[in-house]
Order: sequence, then structure tokens, then C-alpha cells
Amino acid sequence: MSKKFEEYSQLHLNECAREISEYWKRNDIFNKSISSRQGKSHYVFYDGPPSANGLPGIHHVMARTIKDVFCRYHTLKGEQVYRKAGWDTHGLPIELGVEKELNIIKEDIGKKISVDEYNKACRASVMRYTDIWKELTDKIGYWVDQENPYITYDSKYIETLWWILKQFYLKGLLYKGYTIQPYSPAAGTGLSTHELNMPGAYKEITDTTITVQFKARKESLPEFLKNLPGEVYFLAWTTTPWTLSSNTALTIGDSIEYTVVQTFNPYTFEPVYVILAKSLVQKVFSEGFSPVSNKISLESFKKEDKKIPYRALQSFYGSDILGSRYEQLLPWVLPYENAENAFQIISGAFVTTEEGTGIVHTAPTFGVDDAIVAKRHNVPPMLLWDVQKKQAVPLVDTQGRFIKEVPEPFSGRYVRNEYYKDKAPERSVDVELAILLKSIGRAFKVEKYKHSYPHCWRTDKPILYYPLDSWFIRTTAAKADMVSLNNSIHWIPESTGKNRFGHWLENLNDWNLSRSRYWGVPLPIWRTEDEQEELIIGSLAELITEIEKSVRAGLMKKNPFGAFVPGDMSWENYKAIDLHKPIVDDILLISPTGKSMKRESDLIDVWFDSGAMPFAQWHYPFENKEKIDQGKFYSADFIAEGVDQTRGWFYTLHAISSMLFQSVAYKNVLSNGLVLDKNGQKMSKSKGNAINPFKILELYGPDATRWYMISNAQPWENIKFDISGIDEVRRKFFGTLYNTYAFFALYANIDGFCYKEAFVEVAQRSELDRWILSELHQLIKKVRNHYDAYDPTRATRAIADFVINDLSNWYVRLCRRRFWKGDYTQDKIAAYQTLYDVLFSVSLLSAPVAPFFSERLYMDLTCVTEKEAFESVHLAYFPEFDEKLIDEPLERRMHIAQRLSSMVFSLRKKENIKVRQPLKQLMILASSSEEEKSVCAMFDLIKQEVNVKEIHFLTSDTAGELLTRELRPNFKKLGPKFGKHMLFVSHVLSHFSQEQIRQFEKQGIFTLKVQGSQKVISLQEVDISIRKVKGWSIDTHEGLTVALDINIDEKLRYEGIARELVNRVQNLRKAQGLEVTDKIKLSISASLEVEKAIKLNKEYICEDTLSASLSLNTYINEAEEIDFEGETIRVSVQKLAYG
RNA sequence: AGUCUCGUAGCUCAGUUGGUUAGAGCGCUACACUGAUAAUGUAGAGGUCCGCGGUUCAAAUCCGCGCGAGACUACCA
Repeated sequence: MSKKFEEYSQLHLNECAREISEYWKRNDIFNKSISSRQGKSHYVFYDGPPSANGLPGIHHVMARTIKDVFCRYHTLKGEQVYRKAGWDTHGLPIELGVEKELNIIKEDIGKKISVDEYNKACRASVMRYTDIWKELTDKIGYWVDQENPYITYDSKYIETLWWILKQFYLKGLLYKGYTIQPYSPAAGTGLSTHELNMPGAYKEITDTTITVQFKARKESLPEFLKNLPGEVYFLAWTTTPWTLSSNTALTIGDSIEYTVVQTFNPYTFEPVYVILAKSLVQKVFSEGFSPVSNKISLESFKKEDKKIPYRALQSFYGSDILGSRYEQLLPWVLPYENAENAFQIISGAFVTTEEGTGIVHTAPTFGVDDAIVAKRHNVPPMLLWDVQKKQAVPLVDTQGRFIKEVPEPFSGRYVRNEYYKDKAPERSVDVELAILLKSIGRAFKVEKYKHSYPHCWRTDKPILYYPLDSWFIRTTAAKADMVSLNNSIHWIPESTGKNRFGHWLENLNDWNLSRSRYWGVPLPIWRTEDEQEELIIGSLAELITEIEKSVRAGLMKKNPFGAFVPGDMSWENYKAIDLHKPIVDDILLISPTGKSMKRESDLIDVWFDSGAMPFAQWHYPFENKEKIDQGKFYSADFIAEGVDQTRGWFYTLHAISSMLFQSVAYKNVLSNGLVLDKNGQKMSKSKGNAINPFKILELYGPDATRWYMISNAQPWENIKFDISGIDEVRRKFFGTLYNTYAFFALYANIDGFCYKEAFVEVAQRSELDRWILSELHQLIKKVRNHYDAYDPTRATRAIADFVINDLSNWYVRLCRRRFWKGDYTQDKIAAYQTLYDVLFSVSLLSAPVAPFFSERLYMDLTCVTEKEAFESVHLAYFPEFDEKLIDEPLERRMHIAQRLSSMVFSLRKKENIKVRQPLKQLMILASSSEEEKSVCAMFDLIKQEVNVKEIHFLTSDTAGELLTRELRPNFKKLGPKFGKHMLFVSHVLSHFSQEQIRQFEKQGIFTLKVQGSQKVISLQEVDISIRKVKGWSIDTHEGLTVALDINIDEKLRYEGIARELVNRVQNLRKAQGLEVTDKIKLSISASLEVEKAIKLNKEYICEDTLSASLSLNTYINEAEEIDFEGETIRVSVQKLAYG
């Protein structure tokens, strides 16, 4: 006996996924999907490492689905797709988590808890949830190698990072410098941008602002300013007056227009000339000033006058005063270096004329932009040399107080009142300074100003921007490379790469690598105390050689890595050592001149960890050298992460790769949007709208979840996650596909179809078969293109549309009788083969997105026919597009037939005539003879579908007077021809009478006068449609018109009754649980009228209901009473024992 | 604050190089169809295509300015 197709009572996507998952595990399908492609071209994929100390969320399901879709697709295309999972194990989120758990703060590390213990706690915490992550990964069917993941804290991984850093060092890309970083004086610690971007960090505060007069050194000014008869001042505005003592430059915009204004200081009434941006004169001189136009009214000013007069003199560009000098505003101290370069006018791109004066007070020790622009112009920051600390210090200490070198009354005071722990003085430093500057005639304006300012999330006090020592990668040196390499990357969507990422690259700053934390990769640089000698370590072998030197010189007692054997690449060897703090901090090395060298205490930015994964995941170049050098696993063909990674992982991958090998790290990158809740709000635990992915998977299974996420919105757009959408996908797409299979299985099993018969040539098959195959191959082409273009959304929509509309709702519905009626003929075999082939192809097309259900479908189909040698759909090959099966005229015909049918249904509805009631004839008016011909071929189909006996054509002529035509201008064609007279032409054409239209149709052209000249309009330039036919029930749509003869004669009426009866009997059969093939004995008791209908159609009724006998008007014992055609009839269905 | 993305029916989304009656699905109402159907068909209700200007004979579509949502980057004095 041949095998049967599996039949199911119901669709259980969840159960299906569980079984398939088991099957994959049992048969090692994932590994086979890679090994079976041995020797084929590689499709290289990099998986971004998640941090395993947090629980996975629904957005991870999204991200992992996208990754999985393309890896599976390319496997199906025959490529070999390795994919290694990874874990991000270092960094601040992990440290913060541990601190919270242990209930400690950063300052406690090294005191309450040793660094060693702290790091052990981090290491333990970081892999805590790996089991849950693995479970999710399995459940959603994300195929990735979880057995051999790369883990950023592994010694091998760190060794590669050190090697890369050394390469950068040798290229001169690594340097130590100071930068301005967010700093919390109250907490005594620097803050990361991550901490700064925590919700609520930015708050509105009100500051005292001063518009300050900086007195120009006249000899340094250009001629036209030099010759002014009084003192000239630059006006600059500041929101942080306490930084004025650290001012070393003023920044202007090169191309901004400035002007010099003659006026009086509003506090001292001294006559002054002030320079500011021309467009801001009105704003700065808004209150208490009035413009005057001549010298005399200006010079006659007395301080009793209500308004201070001002007069703008000559204007000029910023570049004209570039390099001019000014007197130090608060001459308390001088910078210890290059003081001669201080106090000059420099230019910066960040200067705007939206606020202030267009001249920016620049204090390089306390502003990020200030430091950058000052450095570019070689202007020194205000730093003093501290003899005790042997280092340069700014005028404010790490507590936030002015240092002792600052004169009274400011010395020792906190720069912001918020920093006082107890009672703050009545007047803040800012206010005191404002008073001081007013008294010496250097304050031009003092105002309160409200703006948003970042606060420390721990102390809730405003942060300070403060210079801190850091190690940098000179990414700016590789900017040109990075920009041009980026142009070769295919970004999806394009705008992320071109705009967001492109602009970011254009405005690149050097990469600050330093993190003064505990749990991370230590910077492998050792330095002597005088900073004259330094050594960078690029491998463990190198480190051990250096340690041994140091031990010999007596600097260290013993080698802490004594157990390590250089050159032995085994995991055991590498597991024996730990390269984290505090162990590496205890290592002292010896410099070439015999001095002791200590490690630079910083850790490196965790983004460097993940950005180096193309190399570090393979322990390059210590192992797997050929994988990278021969380009087998580098660069990636594809990566995908959230759009928030643009400046994160996408950037660090790109930067490291560009600088190391002048190559891209990835060729195609998809940045996916966010998963929002159904109201478009971001999901967060605090809002309580976060969705537990396990719950969703439990409810709907992975396939529906994946399909919903992919098909609902394009991956790069945000998705509003609504679980009712998943349910809809399950019902509509999976439900329909399942039902189609169930239908196939039911009848294939009855007929014993198992694809043993010879392949029926497609040309020999029926119209419907050829049509669905043609549509299928159009689908294959579309789906391939969409997957290839990284647009899975369009692929899934096309598949669902095909399955629901073309396959289930049209092909199967119209073919039903072919399957359950008649003998096992060639036509029936062709139908089975067609449906089988279509379902088979659909299983493959859907496999990347719905891996479990597709597997079930594929296996249920193939295990009976044994036509495929593969154990899994994921080991098979993607369907090829076959041009020869495309029959576009047939597709058009079928489309017309569908439209016609739907029009007839509409008419029946209008006339209240059931589809079961046969009608005599249908008339069709086609707009062209070509159309007419194609409809002809569809007659049988349409007759069956809409239940009419005959179809005739109505020609324009025969229809004659019946038709009312409507003429509409074709704007696309006529628009360019008539231009602005279009409105007139449109008016004329749409007011044509029936007679005029007929004339036009006959003659083919119409002439009209436009602006005195004769213009000709042809029939091709208008659309004529038909409105109605007198005395007929008619409908018209897309140029097709149908008319339905709604007269029902007696014969038709009886036939309708018979069909109605068949339907009732079928329902009874089903209700009684009869098999489709069971034969019955049918008995009916009804009125004479119904009996007559039955008698006339007895053969038909018996055939369709599988009735061996039909008896009428007999006394029936156990019968169903049915409301039927306005009466109650009694029907009995009895199963026959044989048959 | 800047940069980028988005804004079409109650909801989720289509809408080609600009062409005059803006579509589909879900949901709602009514009726039908069905021996594969948690499916489907027909009809109805449902729109200021975010707003305002501009370009054009013609704008949901192109341009400008706003408004709103989101992301990223940030004390631009």
C-alpha cells in the first residue's frame, strides 16, 4: 500500500514548531545546511553580539528574524552560510547591573570590594541569561552557531584586540591627549554619553548670562577699525560666566557679516565701539537703546536720557578680523604653555547668528567645541602647572571649586551653587562675576536665560565639562578612506547610509578609547613615570617575553602567566590566564633604558570589542589567518541590526576595518527600525507596555510571529506591534495555506495520488492549471527579486497574496469538482500534479520567513512522493523561475474572467437572486475584439462560477440604443497638448451629448477651436465608457460591461430548487460525520412542487450527494425537519453499509 | 537645539516618471456562498492624503515653511 499524505484535524502552529524543532535537533539539520554547501561560494554573515546580562525583548525577535531570513535564503540559493553567535560581555551596563546587585557605588570598588572580586562578579553576571537567550533563539528558529560563540572576555578575543591596537599604534593612529568630557564633581567621576542619554538627564535650568566686552588690541585690528577714535570691544555672550576666567579665544564665523556699532556702555555710560554680528544688532540693542542716524545726536547723549543711542558703522566679514588680538578679560593667571597664542580671534564652523552676538567666548578647558577649535588654531587652554601633582591643571579642581591661584573672593568657591553640600552663598560665582564686570565697564548686558542642561543621574546635580586624560584613535586621519569606502556599501534603507551615517563620517572626531572603569579590555600600553618611554603589547607571546625581562631585572618577583605556553593555541592554554584588571595592573615592565613601566590604567571602549569581531571571532592573526587573508570570512556580505547601531556597531566595524585593511567590513547592511507598542509608543518596562517574547511565541508560535513582523512593515521602518495582527496572519495566511494542503491531502489520499504517474506536460493541462503555474512563476520571479533586494516585506506580501487569492480562492475553488468527481483521469492527475507542485514551491518560497511550517508542508508533501532527496526544506534549493511557463495572455484572460464573475455576483445581489439559482444567459460587451476573443476561452469557467447557462456577446451595434455612453478626457494624453487650456477642453468634452459621442466614435476625430486655432482630438485621447443598458440589469467596470438576463422560467426554477436541496443534503452528511466517500440512502418528504423539482433533477441530486437511492414521499422515521423554500420538508440520510 | 526618518479610512498598510472618482486588508452593518475553509463574495458606512504657502494646465506625489511622532547626536556661546 502506498503512503498517505498526513491529514490533520486542525492547524496547530505551535505544536508544529515544537515537532520540527525536535526534528532539526535529532537530525542535525542546521549543521547539514552548512556542510551540504561545502565548496560552494560563501555568503558571509556577522552576528552582532548582544549583552547577555539582560533579558531578550520582542525587538530581538525582530532583529533575529531578519538576520535568519537572509541566511536561510542564501542557503537555499546554494551558498554556504556560516554564522557564529557572539556575546558582548564588557562595559558599563554590566558594571551598573552588578553595582546595583551588590548595592555598591563605583567609589566602593577597591574599598568595600576588591577589584578582583568585583570583576569576578561581572564575569558571573554577564552570562547569567545565556540559557534564556539560547531558548529564545531556538524557539524563534534563529539558526546560528551557539556552540562555538565568540565571547569578548576570552583571552583569545582580547589578544586579537591587542594586536589590532598595536597595528594602529604602529601606524601612528594611537595617541594620548586630553579632552573635555562630561564630569560630575559631586560624584567625582566622569560620565559616559550613555549615562548622559538616560531619560531625565536633561533638565531646564536658569542661568545668569552676560554679554561681555572684550577689549581689542587696536594695533592688531584691520585699518578701518584701528582708526576709530575710541576703544573697540568684541561682544561675546556666555551662559557660564565662571568660565570667563579660562577664556583664551573668541570664535567667529568666517562668512558671517559683522558690524561695528558706536554706542555707550549701559552701566557706566562710557562711549564705546562694539563689534557683533550684523544680523543680531537689533536683538542685542532691543531694550533701552534707540538707533540714530548721525554723529551729532549720538554725541549729545546724556546719561539722564531714557534711551541709549546707537549707530551701526561699517560692516565686514569675520575673516577680516581673524587673528586680531584682545586684552585678557580677567588677568588672574596665564596659560603655562604658548600663552603668546592666547586671546585672539579664531574661526569655527559651529558659530551661528541665532543667539548671542555671533562671537563665541571660548574656554578650551570647559567646552567640547572650544577645545577642538582652539587646538586647530594652536590656542592654548587655560591650564596651570601643578608642581606637586606634576601635571597641568585647570582653574577648577575635580570637586568643582576654583583653585587657590584664583584671586579672592573667588578662590576656593564652587563654580555652581548646586555643588555646595550645605548652605550655598547667597550670590553664585556667576552673579558675583556679573557685578564685577558691570563695575569695570565690561558687562554690556546681564540677563537670566533658561535652557536644557545635562545632570548627573546619581547626584541629580548639573554636570561640568571637564578636561580628562584619554587615549584616542586618530580616526580623523582615516576619514577620507572611511567616506569613500562607505560609498561602496549597500545600505538598506539608502538614507541611513547616505545621510545619517554619511554626515556622521563627514563630521568625524577622534575616537576616545579610554574608559576609567574596571570590567573591560585593558589598554595594552605600559609607560614610564616620566612618560618618556612606552611600550605597546600586541600579543601574549610578546607580553610574556617582556614579563620575563622584567622578572630578570628584579622588577617583578614572578611571572603571573607562567602557566601559559606561547604558541599553544588550545583553549586549555588560553583559559589558564586572565587578562583583566587587576592582574594586568600588577605587571611592571622594564623600559629599554632600564626604567620601570606601569600600565596605563584605562580600559578600552566596549564598542571597540564588538567592532573588532570580524577578526577577533577567529583569533586572527594567531589562528585562522587564511579565513581573513583569503577573503573567505571577510568582508561580510550581510549584517543587520537596529538603526540605533548606526553610530555604534556599524560605525566601529567600519572604522576598524577601514583603518586596518582599507576595506569595508560589510557589503550589505540593513538597519531595522524599532518595535513600538500598538499605539506607537516605545516599549519600556517602566511604561509596562513591554511584551514578553516567550508569551507571544507560546500563543502564536514562531512562524506567525515572524511572518507578521516581516510582512506588516518594512524592516527599516518602525513596527507598531499588535498581537491581533499575528492572529490575523495565522488565520489568513497560514490558515488558508493549511486548508489548501488539507484539501489536497484529503482527495489525493482518496484517489491514491502519490506522483507515480508520468509528468503531464504543461501544454496538455487545462487553462486553470496553466494559469496557476504561470502565476506561480511570476511569483517566484518577484519573490527572488525582493529577497535579493533585501526587501522581505514585499516577498511575504506577494506570497500571501498568491496563496490566498490566486491559489485558494480561485484555483482551488474552481477546481474543486475536478478533485472530488469522476474517475482518476489524465485531467485529474494533472490537477493533482499542479496543486502539488504549487504547494511544494510555496513551501520553499516561504521557508526563509516561516521555517517551521514550511518544513512541515515540505515534508508532508515529499515523504509520500519521495520526489526529493533532501531531509529538510532547508537543505533543498530555491525554485527557479521558468520563463516558458509564463503565459501573460492567459493571465489577462483569467483576470477578465474574475472581474466578470465578480460583476455578475454584484448583479445577482442587486436583484436578490442566489448564486444557486441558475440563470439563462449573460451578455458581455467587450471594449475590443481582442478582449472579446480572450473572454471566449473563459466561457466554461465563467458559466460554472456564476451559474448561467449561456453567454453571448453584445456588440456596440447590436446593443445600439440600449447603451448610454460617457466620455471623459484622458488628461495624461491631452494635458501636455493643451496646457493651460486643458480646463476648457475638459469642460467641452465632458458635456458631450449622446449624439455627439456617437458622431465622435464614428468619425474617430473631433475638431475644436482653442484660442483661434483648430485642434484635433482623436479617439485615443479620450476614454468612453458605458453607463447602462435599458431594461437589463447591467454593470460596467474597467471597460467591461455585463448584462444579466434575470428571467427565471420553470425549468430553471426547478433546477435551482434541486441545487438548494443538494446543499442541504451535503450539510446533513457533514453534520452526521459521514466520510466524503460514504454512499447513502436518501429519503425526502415534501410538497408536490419540491417533489417535481427533485424528479426532474434526480440524476444530478443522486450523483452529487452519492445517493444510491432516492425515495420520495415515503414515511420516514428518523428525519430532519428543514425549512426549505418557504415550507418544512423532512429529509433522512442513511449511510449504506457497503461502498 | 541640530541631523535623519515618518505622517494616506477607526486600525495596519499600498499608491509607479505629477493626470482629475485615492485603493487593499482588518474591524463594523446587511446579505450571500461553501462536502477544504477560524476562509470567501457582494453591498453599505468610513478620507481636510498632518497644516499653510509655492511650482504646474494639473499635486497625496515636486519645492519651501510650520505642526506632530520617533531615532540619533548634543549644554552652539
